[in-house]
Parts: sequence; structure tokens; C-alpha cells
Amino acid sequence: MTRTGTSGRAAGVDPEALWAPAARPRRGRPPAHSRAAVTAAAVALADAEGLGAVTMRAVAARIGAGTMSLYSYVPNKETLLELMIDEVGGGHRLPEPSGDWRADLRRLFHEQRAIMRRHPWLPAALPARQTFGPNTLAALEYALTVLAPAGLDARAGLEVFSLLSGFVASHVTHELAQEQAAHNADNAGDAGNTAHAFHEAQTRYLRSPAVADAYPTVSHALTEPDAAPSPDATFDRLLDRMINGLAGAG
Amino acid sequence: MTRTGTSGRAAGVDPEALWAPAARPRRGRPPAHSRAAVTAAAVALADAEGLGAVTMRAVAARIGAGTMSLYSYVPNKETLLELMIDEVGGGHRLPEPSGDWRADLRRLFHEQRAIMRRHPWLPAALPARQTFGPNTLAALEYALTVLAPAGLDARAGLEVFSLLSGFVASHVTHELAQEQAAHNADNAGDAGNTAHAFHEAQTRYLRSPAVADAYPTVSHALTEPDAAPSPDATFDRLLDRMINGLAGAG
DNA sequence: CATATTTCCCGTACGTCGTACGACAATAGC
DNA sequence: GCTATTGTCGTACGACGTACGGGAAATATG
Repeated sequence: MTRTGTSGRAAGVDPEALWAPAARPRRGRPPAHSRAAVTAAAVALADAEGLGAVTMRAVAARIGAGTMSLYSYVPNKETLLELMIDEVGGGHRLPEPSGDWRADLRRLFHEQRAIMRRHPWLPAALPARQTFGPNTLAALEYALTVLAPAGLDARAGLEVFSLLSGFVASHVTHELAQEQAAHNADNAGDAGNTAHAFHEAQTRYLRSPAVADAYPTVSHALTEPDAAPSPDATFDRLLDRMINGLAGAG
Repeated sequence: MTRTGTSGRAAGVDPEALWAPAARPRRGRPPAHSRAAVTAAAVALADAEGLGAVTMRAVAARIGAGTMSLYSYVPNKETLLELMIDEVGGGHRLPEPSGDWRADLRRLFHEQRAIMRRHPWLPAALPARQTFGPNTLAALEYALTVLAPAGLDARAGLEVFSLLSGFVASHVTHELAQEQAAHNADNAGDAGNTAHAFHEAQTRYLRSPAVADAYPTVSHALTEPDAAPSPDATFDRLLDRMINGLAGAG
């Protein structure tokens, strides 16, 4: 392992070289793969088996390459994660701004939600990572353009974008966890059985006198079977409130 | 390594046993340390050298124990992280609800911000981890109690709490990153020199024609030296907006 | 076609991590 | 003392990210 510095921040790679089209030399053995192929394999792996399954060895195996061959295309794993994040950001469909900036923002973050649901590892991969690939920049440019008529300067626009993205990520994580829990409750089969058992133990704990006496409201709130309202409607409602709260009054 | 299941979710340990006072047996060799001491050492280590420095070996060394001795007090590292999170949650000072629920909420999340600034690893450790230790539950109970008169049921209250916590974490991360950048810009000394160089390369990239032409607004917004307004005032303003947006109208 | 040059492939190896296992040590009850 | 019980921790295993460098495959030059 090679850790630089004391915080978790990775060393960082020249962004120009990272995101440039990478002109190929005209001499020597041609590469058997490509950065895009490596990234796509990593994304597919994360989609199928979770972020924890994305190891250099596993990604290499998936494209039929030796482990160390990956380092011809990607300087290190941290960078590969940034490439993955930007790659899935290509799923955005961004129409022209309509003039109604609230509606445009809604559309943008609905797209973000859809992308995150398609790639459940994304919310976990995002925090504390700044990615400036073309797809990420495109989404950001769209948001800032749309927000300009709302009376927000660039600085405030960045803040709003970041907070709304964080909201969407956190909300999707919560959504998916709840759907997973519901799924586990249904089939008592062996798949996800340990997860179900853990959830039961947790509920038992939260209902125990030790908890229920000291924190009655929490105990009740967390153990109610909660007749979940439509996830889509909930998201819409919360997103609207966030947009109004954050960008509402100049 | 022992990974259970396909997602990154850890196996999970019986919460009752985890958070109970752990009555000591009256026979056999007495423990040389305690769960609290292990947790405190881990927190101190994270405070001093970052979350990445928290390894079982390092924590053990800090209290003068063999590495494997830690496993008498803590079932695994994931659980130790949960203990750390709850431990620093003990920093909350929660006065009686005043009747003005907006003011009470503001106070609560100001406390959260202060805690996160004191323990900069906390925002990174929080996401996708559900902790139900006494301090976390106390803060949650406070929030739900305070929110009840605002016309939110338990389910909505949980949502609001989770979203506001996420906001604070994301905001503090951003704050600290900016302060770090400002610090790096000042001293061209060797400490943080690579970080400074990386930031310069990034700025150069964001100003390059390739970026500036395609994403002019972003390029401008991200490379302006931005005369940062008072962090405290910014936080206050955003928190107010979030509170009004999320809990504002029934 | 032969050779030199450039580029890429990837087997091996190192250091680090979390943690399973089990021999050993220290206590309390008999 | 002896035995049962509990805590300590040295050793070891299987993962991980990745440095290193020898060999293979292509092109350029003659």
C-alpha cells in the first residue's frame, strides 16, 4: 500500500492527461484494451456485485487481462473510481433549458436519481471525491446555466448543485435500503437471511425497555412497519422543498 | 479478509450486546483495558492522523496492547467505527426544547457542525452507516421531540433529521476542504506541497480551452479565487433555508 | 528481410490490512 | 494446590494495491 499524506485524500493525477482523448503513438505494440473498456468493466462489476467487488484483480479478470496491465490504462484505483463516476454520468439526458428553472432543476435531479438507482454503488462512491470529467462538467454547466436566471451567482450555484446532489444520493441510499429490507422480509429463503436476522435483532433491541424507556419517540418511529408512501411521490415532494428552500429567495 | 454478502454492508453484530453496559464476570483474568478505552484511542488516532490511520494494529499500539487483544473488546473494525461515531456524538449539549422548534433545530445542528469540525473524519465515516448507540439515539430523540409540534409525524421527522445531518456533513467537508486549500496557498513550504501542486494543475486544466470552451460557466465558477464570506454566516443561512424548506409547510 | 526501437503485457514479489486460531497467563472457587 | 474460567497476543492466512523488470509484439529503419 502506498498512502500519501495523512488524510484519506489521494495523491491526485494530472487532470489534463486523465480526461484528454489520449492520442495513440504510431509505434510499438498496440494496446489490447482501452481506458474506456477498463472503466466499463469496472462499472459492470460494481453494478453486478457492489463496490467492494471492484478490485484491480477482478476488473482485469473481467476483460481477460493480467492484473498489472490495468496500470497501462489507469494510474491507480482511486482514479479508476473517478472514471467510473464520470462514466455513469453520461446517462444524463439534458434538454435545452426551458426558461422555467425550477422545472429544469427538477428534471436534472430526476435524472440523477435514475442514474443512482441504476448504479447503486454511486451514492457511496461520490462523497469526498471531486470529479471533473466531461459528463460531470456537463451536468454542472447545465445546472449553473439554469440557475443563472434564478438570481444566484456562480458560487451560490455551485453550493446549490452540491447540496442537491448530496440530497439525491442520500435519499437514493435510503430508498434502496428500504426496498432491500422489504425484499428480505418477504422471502425467508436463505438469500439475505443473515441480513434479515440482523434486522430482526436490531428491531428487538430498539423495542427493548432499555431503549424504549429512554428514547420512546425514536423507538416507536424506527420500529413501525411504516406503510411507505410511493417512493416517487416522496422524492418529488422533498426535491421540490429542497429547491424552493435553497434557491427560493435570492 | 472475510466479506459477507455481495454489497459492502458489514455482517452486523447483536446491538443489545454491543451497547449494553457489559456486566463483568466475577471469575477469570480481569481485562487490562475496556471497550471505552479502545474507542477513545481510536477516536484520538483519527483526530490526529485521519481515518486512514485507524488500523487495528495502530489502535492496539496506542493503548499498549497486542493487536488481537482488541478483539476482546470489539467484534470487528466496522463495529469499532460505529462505536467511534457514537462516542463523539456524546459531545452534544442538548437543552430542553424551548417551544420554538426552529430555534431548537438550529441549535442541534450547530452542535453537530461543531462536533464534525472537531472530528474531521466524522463526515466521511457517517454515510451508509446506521448507528444506534445512546448518544446518537439521544440526538435523534431530541430532534423528533422538537419536530412533533411542527406537524411532522415520526416518519417525516426521521427523514428531516437524516437529510439535515447529511447536509451538515457535506457542508463541513466542503468548509474544511476550502480552509485547507487556503492554508496550502499561503505557505509554499514543503508541507502540503503536493496538494498545492495538484490544485494548481486542476485549476490549469479547468482554465484550459478544452474546458473553458465547452463549459464556460463552470470553468469560471471553479477557478475564481472566490472571496469567501464568513463560513459561520454561510452555514447559518443555508441551514435556515434547509429547515424552512424541509419542515416548513406541513 | 533483418534489425533496432518502441510500446505493451503481466508474473513475481512486497508491504499492509483484517482477523482466525490456539498456546499461554492470570484470576476465582474448591 | 487444582481446576475452571477468562483475557492476552504471537503466528499465520488470504486478501488487497501496486513497484519492478524481463519478455513479447508491433513498427521503423536499413
